[in-house]
Amino acid sequence: MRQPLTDLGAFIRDQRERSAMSLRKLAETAGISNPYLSQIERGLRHPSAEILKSLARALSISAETLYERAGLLEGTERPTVIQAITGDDDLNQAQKQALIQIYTSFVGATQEET
Amino acid sequence: MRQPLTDLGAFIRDQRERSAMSLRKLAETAGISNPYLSQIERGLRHPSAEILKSLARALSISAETLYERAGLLEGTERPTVIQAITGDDDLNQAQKQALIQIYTSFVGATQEET
DNA sequence: ACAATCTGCTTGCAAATGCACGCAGAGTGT
DNA sequence: ACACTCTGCGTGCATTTGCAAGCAGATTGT
Repeated sequence: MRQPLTDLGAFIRDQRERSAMSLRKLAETAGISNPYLSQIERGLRHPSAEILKSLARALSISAETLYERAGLLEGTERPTVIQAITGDDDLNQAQKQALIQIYTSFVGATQEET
Repeated sequence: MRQPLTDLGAFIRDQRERSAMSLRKLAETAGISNPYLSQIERGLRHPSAEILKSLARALSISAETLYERAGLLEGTERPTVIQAITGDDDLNQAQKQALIQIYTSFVGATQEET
């Protein structure tokens, strides 16, 4: 009895479209076949962790994110980008402000989620 | 061609014996069959992430540990800023690359490859 | 000695993964 | 109109996962 993988496929498709990649392109970059990716995005198949890892790399998101989405990992608090920047000892104050400004301009001011 | 799962099975067996559990007992608590666990411990099978998660629970270790052992997750050795960026769902691929490039130019970092 | 019960392992077998091949629709260009 | 290319999806098949049933050795009790 597998759990319905609620929205894993939809999430992957969303990430793919956000990157403006075609299904075939993502499949090729991830090294999987395009019919299989199609089935994954529609929730018809239950991709293995290896496939998820490849997809995560191709989508430039962390494997943790996909595993959590697939219910294979509990939600572990990952440091947000801003937290990581402010806590980085190799950056001076001006550099931190610059990075944060760029980041917030990318994602917009509000970043509430789940 | 799958990678030989170097020592995943040996690691699991080690953890099990450290807990003084029999193979059958661990299999039962993890909710998998004992022949299959036997094959996993000897490296003959390539357990799915779901099985690994169940085993991690039964062994009272984190799923991350087993996933890393199985080569499904990178160790957390990357700089946290890059990790946070790549794990951010609100950024597309181009934005991530831009941010990472800026960050690495700031810290003059070594860009490690996969 | 014999049975009972543990240990882990071997063996087919149903079900799922993941893929090669092919199909129809939507542009785009000539 | 026609060819060409790209989009995503349907289908049949080799390979693998994961399990039910059973096997041989070790330990224990009676």
